[in-house]
Amino acid sequence: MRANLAQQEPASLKRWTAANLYAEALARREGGEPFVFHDGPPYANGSIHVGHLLNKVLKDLVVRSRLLAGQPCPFTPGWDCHGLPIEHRVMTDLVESGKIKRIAELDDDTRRMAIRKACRSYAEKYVKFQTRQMQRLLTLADYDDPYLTMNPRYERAVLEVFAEMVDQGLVYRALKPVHWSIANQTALAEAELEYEDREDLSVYVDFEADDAGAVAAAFGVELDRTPSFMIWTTTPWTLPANLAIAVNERFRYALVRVDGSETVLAVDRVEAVTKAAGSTSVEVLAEADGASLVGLQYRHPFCDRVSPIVAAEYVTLEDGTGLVHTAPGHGADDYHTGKREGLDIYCPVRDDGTYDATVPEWLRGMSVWDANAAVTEHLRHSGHLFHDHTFVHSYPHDWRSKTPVIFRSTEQWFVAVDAATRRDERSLRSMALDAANDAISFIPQWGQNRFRGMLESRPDWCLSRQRAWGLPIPAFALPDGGVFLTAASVRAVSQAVAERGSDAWFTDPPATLLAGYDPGSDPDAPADLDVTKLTKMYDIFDVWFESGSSWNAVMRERGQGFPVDLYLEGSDQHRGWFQLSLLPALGATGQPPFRSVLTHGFTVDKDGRKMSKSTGNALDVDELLKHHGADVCRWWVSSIAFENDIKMDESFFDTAGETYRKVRNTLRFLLSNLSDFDASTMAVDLATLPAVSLDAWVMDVAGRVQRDVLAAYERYEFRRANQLLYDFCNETLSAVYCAAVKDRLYCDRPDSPRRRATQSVMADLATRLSLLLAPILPHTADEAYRVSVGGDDACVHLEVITPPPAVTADPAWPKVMTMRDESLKALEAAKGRGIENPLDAEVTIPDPDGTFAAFAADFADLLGVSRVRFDAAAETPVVTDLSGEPRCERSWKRDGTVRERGDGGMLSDRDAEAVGTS
RNA sequence: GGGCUAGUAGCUCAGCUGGCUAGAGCGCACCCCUGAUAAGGGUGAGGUCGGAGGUUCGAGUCCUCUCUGGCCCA
Repeated sequence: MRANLAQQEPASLKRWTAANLYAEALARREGGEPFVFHDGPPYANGSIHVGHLLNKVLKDLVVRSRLLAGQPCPFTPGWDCHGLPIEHRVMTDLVESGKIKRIAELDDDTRRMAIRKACRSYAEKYVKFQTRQMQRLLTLADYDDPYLTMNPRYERAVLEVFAEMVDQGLVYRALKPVHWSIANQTALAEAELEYEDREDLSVYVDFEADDAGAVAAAFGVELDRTPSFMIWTTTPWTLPANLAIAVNERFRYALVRVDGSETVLAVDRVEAVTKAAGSTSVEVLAEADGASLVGLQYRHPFCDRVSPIVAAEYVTLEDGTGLVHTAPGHGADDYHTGKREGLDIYCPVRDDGTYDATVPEWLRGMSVWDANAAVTEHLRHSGHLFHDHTFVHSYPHDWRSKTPVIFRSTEQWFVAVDAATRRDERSLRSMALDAANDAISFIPQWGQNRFRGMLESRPDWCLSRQRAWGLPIPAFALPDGGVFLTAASVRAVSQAVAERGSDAWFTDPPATLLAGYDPGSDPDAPADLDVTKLTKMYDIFDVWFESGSSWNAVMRERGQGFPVDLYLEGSDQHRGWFQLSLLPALGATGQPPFRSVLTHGFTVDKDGRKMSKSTGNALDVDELLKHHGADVCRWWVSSIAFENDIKMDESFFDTAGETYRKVRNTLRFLLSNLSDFDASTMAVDLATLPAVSLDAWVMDVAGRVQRDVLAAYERYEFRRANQLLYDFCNETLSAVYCAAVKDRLYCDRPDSPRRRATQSVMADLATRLSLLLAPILPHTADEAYRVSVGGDDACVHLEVITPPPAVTADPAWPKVMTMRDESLKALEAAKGRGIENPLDAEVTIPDPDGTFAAFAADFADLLGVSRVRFDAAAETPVVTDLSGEPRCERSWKRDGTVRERGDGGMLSDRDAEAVGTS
């Protein structure tokens, strides 16, 4: 029997939608202990991929298993709508359609609005598209009212969080090197970078000393010629911004005569560097401590200036020369060194990646990528280039444009990670580490270490982006060039945004945006503020700040609870959404937003390689659903160890489909034998089942399985639940119980007490199994449940599981099952003697203490044989051939009572009674 | 290069704080059933636990190194 899931599931979906299942299911659990669960927003772009399938199904397993246990578990799905991926696509479309020309002619606000409008409709389109795909996975969520980060209500709540952080003194603006995308002309966050191999030029450059005598003195030698300091860099284009050379005070440096000229480099690097350059003569003239070099000066090889040698701990001997080229405008370490030494944070590179007018004539206007070669050639001609070679290294790229990024200092907004909060002087970093240590539980456990490590090393958060599609950072420029942004002004703007959305920033003048602002009651207001003299600034928020505020914009805004019980995402979100939700929540409220964090791994192909469109090893979700159906896909998800890499292959779904069908067939068997059974009038009280009966045994097992499955669900051990349910269907039911009770179901008089008792058990099992399977197989479980209880309005997802009936099986059952195994082996062996059909056999059961005789009523059925005997003297089960005895033509048994009956048939006593003959 | 993580029968996975001949399901082989039948049942053959070294009376299970992957970073 085929399940035809691809055809049948949409019908279930339609039925649930018509019945308003999401709301009804919650209403039915009113009063239960709520489970607070929060959806992390996928990006509203493109079709969902297998990662979404995995993530959304796991989340749905949580939602539905909580519902099963009677806990209301509201689940609001969300989408990340702002940001570069969409803006990038929209801009590309505008260029390709030629519309960009008309838009470019508009004034700034109007142009930005035109782009934003296109971005919004793009996001809306994909929210709808993905909603349908997620619903097709049979996930239960509030799809009628999702959260979208571009909605005014959401945006207002983000600004509230921001205002709180401003209030806490955590937000600042500074000139700082950031990852800069030239292609998109914006700063980028760590999460927006991806590392790819790139070939670059690596150069060793001699910087001439300014005072030869001072260098000679430092090394305690006499010199006729001016020596140089040799630096190494892989970014020649940053050399125009060189303002210092860093050495490590603890290292030894050598004054070396190489091929006739004198230069300085670390003692431990002399051999490697000169060898790499193929130098023919190398002579170490003297050595000195790094500390004695600090304070010496050198002349820039092509810019007219003299700069100092400074000390820095990060200088290592692993590569380079032990002297580090320092450009405070182009590197994080360089920036800190520059700050400490009072150097300029000098960045001669403009937004578009070309040099400004402060560099030498021959570089002005040149792209930094062209400059690598130009600078190198210039150095070669001027005699400053010691050595150069190309090499391949992993280099950060803009995740959207796939182009290499540069490090470039610009004015940006930051969240300070180490600054003291006004609340209690504690920094975000220390609060976050404490929370990770004590307050948050991690599933799997190792997530804690990983999370902590990432917190320890993270730099300040660069919040601003120079784009149009996002939530504006509500900052204003003052007439004197200063910047105006206070907690109160942000709150005032948030009012305007709540009413008109973030578009208001582009359509309204400052005075309107600040209509709710009262400088008089704002202690941070600049003196003599005149709102009519303000101009708007146009940075937008990093989208991570928006999604990182969802605990406020969704969970608090909608009254669903805070802190949240569980965040569940891929392990990449340790640095992403988890960390970037934790920081704003700690800043704004002092509390972590979640109590526990569950991560799953990434899907890889069957050989363990990452999946990507380019290598063609990615599976398509729509295809999987079409070929296998959602229930099979969900069955697969529930069967995997999700903590690490998840191997995925089309064939795994075939396998999942087979095990799924086993479960489905078991349910079908139970249900098909209940067609003449009406539980309301025929059911026997399960508490009265004899402890030695097979019925009592199966109910006892079912009770344990139920408890174990529910416990597994509660601990997110879906794999264990899947295993327990499968084993129960496959072993307990299909192989043992159903096989054993077939005879009574088919051959007993329909209303015999034995048959009705078994049907009572089967009815309970069918219903119970439907409920336990409901979180994993929403369609199949509901289909079975509806047959089981009857009625068009029935729906398994409305029901809460009840404790299993108190049925205790006889303690000797395990021994009986062991004896069954031994007997089956004996029967297998008997095949060699020609007894091929168990119904042709009798088994003599060794029963020294009379234990097994108590189970006489069901023992033969348990083995599938015609009859058993118990023998205190026997050692092992003995199979006897009964093929000489008459066979009941109705039940095919040779139980010793078979004889010709009044109607002429050969029947056993039981069968004769059942058909009413004698 | 760093942090975290994984590598157990053909496949998917169990094997807690080290201790009997390393388990399960699927698949496979052989057999039975033909009143769950594009079903059902039984029996059985497959691993020395990625590799090397070490600690220990004893290691898949602890340590070191190494190989091959994954995530995040540099």
